[in-house]
Amino acid sequence: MSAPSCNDPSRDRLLMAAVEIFAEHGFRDATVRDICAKAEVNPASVNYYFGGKEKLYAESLHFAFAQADQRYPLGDVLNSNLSAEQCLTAFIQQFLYKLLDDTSLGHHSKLIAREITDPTSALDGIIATAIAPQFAMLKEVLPALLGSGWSDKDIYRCILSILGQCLMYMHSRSVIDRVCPEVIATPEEINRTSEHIASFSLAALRQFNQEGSQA
Amino acid sequence: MSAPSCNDPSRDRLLMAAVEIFAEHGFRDATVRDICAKAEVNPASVNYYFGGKEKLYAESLHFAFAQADQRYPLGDVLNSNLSAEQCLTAFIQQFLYKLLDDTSLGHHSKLIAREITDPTSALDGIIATAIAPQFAMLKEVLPALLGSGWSDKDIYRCILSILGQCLMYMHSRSVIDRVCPEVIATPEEINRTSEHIASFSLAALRQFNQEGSQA
Amino acid sequence: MSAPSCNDPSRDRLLMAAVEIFAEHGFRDATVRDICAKAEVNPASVNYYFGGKEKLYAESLHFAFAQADQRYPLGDVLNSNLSAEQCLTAFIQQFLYKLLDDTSLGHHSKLIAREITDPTSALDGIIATAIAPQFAMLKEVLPALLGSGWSDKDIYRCILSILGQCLMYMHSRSVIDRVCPEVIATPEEINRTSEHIASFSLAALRQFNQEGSQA
Amino acid sequence: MSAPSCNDPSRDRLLMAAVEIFAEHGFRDATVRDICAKAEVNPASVNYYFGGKEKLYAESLHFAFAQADQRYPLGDVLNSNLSAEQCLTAFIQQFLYKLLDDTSLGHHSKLIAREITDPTSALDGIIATAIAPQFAMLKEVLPALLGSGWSDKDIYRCILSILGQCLMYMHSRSVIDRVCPEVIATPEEINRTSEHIASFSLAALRQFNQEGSQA
DNA sequence: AATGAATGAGCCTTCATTCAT
DNA sequence: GATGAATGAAGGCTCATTCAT
Repeated sequence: MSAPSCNDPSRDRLLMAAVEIFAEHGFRDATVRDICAKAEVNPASVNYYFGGKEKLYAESLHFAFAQADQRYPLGDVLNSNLSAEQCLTAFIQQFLYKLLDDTSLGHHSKLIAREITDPTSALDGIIATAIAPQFAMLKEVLPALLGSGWSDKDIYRCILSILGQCLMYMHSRSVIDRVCPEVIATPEEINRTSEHIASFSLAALRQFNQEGSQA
Repeated sequence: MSAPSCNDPSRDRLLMAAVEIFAEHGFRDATVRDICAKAEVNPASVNYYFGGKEKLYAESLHFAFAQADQRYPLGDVLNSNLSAEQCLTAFIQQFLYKLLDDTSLGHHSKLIAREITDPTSALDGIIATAIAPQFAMLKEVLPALLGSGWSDKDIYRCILSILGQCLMYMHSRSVIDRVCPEVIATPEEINRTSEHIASFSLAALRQFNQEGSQA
Repeated sequence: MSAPSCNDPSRDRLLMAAVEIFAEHGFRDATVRDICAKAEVNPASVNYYFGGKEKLYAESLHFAFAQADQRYPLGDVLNSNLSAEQCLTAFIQQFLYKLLDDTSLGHHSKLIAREITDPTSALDGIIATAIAPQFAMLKEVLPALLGSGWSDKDIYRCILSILGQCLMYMHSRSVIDRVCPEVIATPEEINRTSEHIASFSLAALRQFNQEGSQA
Repeated sequence: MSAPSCNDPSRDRLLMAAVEIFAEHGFRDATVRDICAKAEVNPASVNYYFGGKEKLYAESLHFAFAQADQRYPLGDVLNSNLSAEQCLTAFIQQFLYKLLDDTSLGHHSKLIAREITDPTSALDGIIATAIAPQFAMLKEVLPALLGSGWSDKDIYRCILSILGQCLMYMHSRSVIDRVCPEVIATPEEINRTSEHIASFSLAALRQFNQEGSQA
């Protein structure tokens, strides 16, 4: 499990090619031949550098997450002096960009969507390093919006409501493309989408705050 | 494309085995031999009854949706004399049951999640017969909750917010199981979840209604 | 080994379909399903009536030869009061018609060509009943044209020279169609072809007769 | 389409085994497994070296023709200072050797006979490289023997008469073996056969020349 | 007698992996 | 260290055949 970007150019090319091919075809349908062809390396390189297709897949997953986190770091949201509402709004926007930005990050979101839908042993590592921190952050921010008296389970459900709205655009993009393609067609639409999700969620949270916990 | 439950016992066993194996391993990783072994039929039966692995997969998908629709019919929600709020609440509950009820429906939700994440040519048929009607129904119900002045695109986003919260529990179950398993562990928890999503969504919609369209 | 045309209509249809399909695709590439479909009978009929694909093939071969001999009987040539030259000319014409007449006999010639190129156990029977008599007839006619002093082997070579010219148009039709299609294109061309072969052969035999045996 | 005899021993063994097995069983009945077993290579080698059974078959055909042309080159007949009669005689002998020499060329003649009787897409290539040149050569030689006044079609028929006599011994060998095996039994007999065909053909052509064109 | 459903052996091909260089 | 040739296991599918009716 070496660093995503070491000094070996062949290894790096292999990794980037793997992210793309795995994202496009899935783990099983992707062939090491195709990956090596795209990376312009020998077909035996996968075993040489990574020790097998599966290992390469796990590394690709970490590489994709690391790339995404580097481009859209969570710290930007946390380290700023924002109100809770602004913080949540900023998080949603950044999270959505991370999920939907296909241009600068390659098709990493498809890769992640696949892994979540059809987890491998690599998922645990991904959750620990990339997903759990996001949950933790929201778990810190939400009480300020919800007021007191809410159980952890209540807060988790709210987190899932927020994340679910965002992930909808990634996991179910195939359905959206077919049923209402206008909401996802252009990259600029991402901003509108994040505004909607922020408004929707803040509206709900505010009302929850006023009504108080029903538990 | 015969009826999901015809009089042919071998065909039916094959279909049910296929739903299970495809759900567990995905289309590519599932082998015809395994499916036939589970159904206790001849390895050539898949070609005999369905004309190939791909055709069997498409039928399995339709079968899974048909089974779910039969157990939790959409008509129950529409044909009743309910207020818009009650109608949405009922829809959410039923939709969630349809997605999460693994006890009486087998592992069909994994099958559906896979197909949406990694669509095949069968998705179009599924959308037309099973998904589009649900969108249409929500598109009729929401205006009563949102008030006037909202564009179709606004309404679609609200629909996606609602469905996204529900689908979160299906698509990202692997993450939920690891990060906050308590919200999904027991079947009875499904009711609590649906209540949460209904409350969350209705709260947001009410506030949208009060604030009016910002377009 | 029943008569080619017995009273069972299913059996007859099967036989005729088999001749056509076997002729078109060869023994191995022809499927019993296709044959049964063309004959509009049950797929199990081949085994029921003939006891297997191979047996059906053997019967088809006999059927095709019988059909050809019925349409162009050898007796017509022998029983007439013709000179040796006229007899040979008539034989060549009839033989060529038998080989090339695809219209009234179905594609039986292709079937025969295949069997000769790639003999099965059925060939011995075919030779005994259909081919040997033709050799015998020529063996009787040729001495009148060649004069005396020729060994059996010499006569056989002349027979083979005559038959070879005729069979060229059957066995190598694929080549003729590509290299010089004009000599085989129309049915009327068959007459010209038979005239050529008769002239060519008689010219050679006459000269052989003048020169005498060189053995 | 690499050279018939390159430096790869496995590839060459595979090709020679393929010629033999395809000749013996035909394209469809020959199994890749059998070919690989005979060549003592891995069952996957056919796809590795040739890209599939069909491609291997096409290469085998070219290989067989190339082998035959190398052993009995057409150039030997053309480049020599022979009279037209000697030229035709030499051609017939060489052609016949090419067709019947099973001792030094393997069973390639059966392979060729099959392909001509039951052509695949490979035939066009074979005709262009191996068969058309022979036609062209005869088309140049025959006018010197026939005299003037003959149409192309007349000349083609004479060519077919000559080739037909030769090919008889290849295509119909199964019949000859059963009806008059003495004319083909021994390799030395090939010389006698070629002398017969040359005599027969030259006699006919001479007479045609004297009589003149009847067109 | 005659059928239609069902079978199982076998084929070609793909692909991740390894081994000698 | 890194490669390219070669492997063998396994998968989907076809098809002649059989069995219960």
